[in-house]
Amino acid sequence: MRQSILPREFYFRDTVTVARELLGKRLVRVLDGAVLSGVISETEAYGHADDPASHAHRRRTGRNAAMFGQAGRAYVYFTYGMHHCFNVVARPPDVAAGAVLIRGMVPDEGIDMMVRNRGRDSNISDGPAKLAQAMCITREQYGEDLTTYGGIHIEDSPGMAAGSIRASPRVGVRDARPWNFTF
DNA sequence: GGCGCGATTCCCT
DNA sequence: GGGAATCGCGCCC
Repeated sequence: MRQSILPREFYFRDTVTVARELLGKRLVRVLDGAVLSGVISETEAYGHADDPASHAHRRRTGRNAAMFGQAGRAYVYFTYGMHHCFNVVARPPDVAAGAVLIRGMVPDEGIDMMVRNRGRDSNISDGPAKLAQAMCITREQYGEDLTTYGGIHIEDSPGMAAGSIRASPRVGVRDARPWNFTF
């Protein structure tokens, strides 16, 4: 039985809070009626002008426009000439931009299809680009609404107790803020 | 209009 | 632990 989809209000809050609360939630991809899903295990928060590591640190551009858009939509970027990374737009109403990078999940439904998408049977969703590849997320999902059923959405779950969440410095950026979350 | 590099991954030593 | 793959974007000339 499917759980309820997280509503837009969930994402219209402080980006770091949303990053913490996404741990344990279920990321679901519906492809031609098939369901792929996994439990989110690693997230990272990215802010606006005060966050030099964020794509939205400087002005709004064609690439980062989604980070300035409606909370609860997808921000997908292409990097290193070959990888896609999937983010959820999350920000309080008084902050212009923000997003949560989904860096890892524990695969559950549709594992066979994820294995085919990845071309290997281990380490299929334990990194941002691996997860995007396993879930068939590309530029085509840029700006997609995550609060409706039929493409990508995130389902509610009890989430993680605050005491079991570990905060670490974000991966691959020169900034000491402990905005990487795992459990 | 050109140049440098990245919120990464994989494979080899 | 180190280097290659590979290209769109952002910034500067």
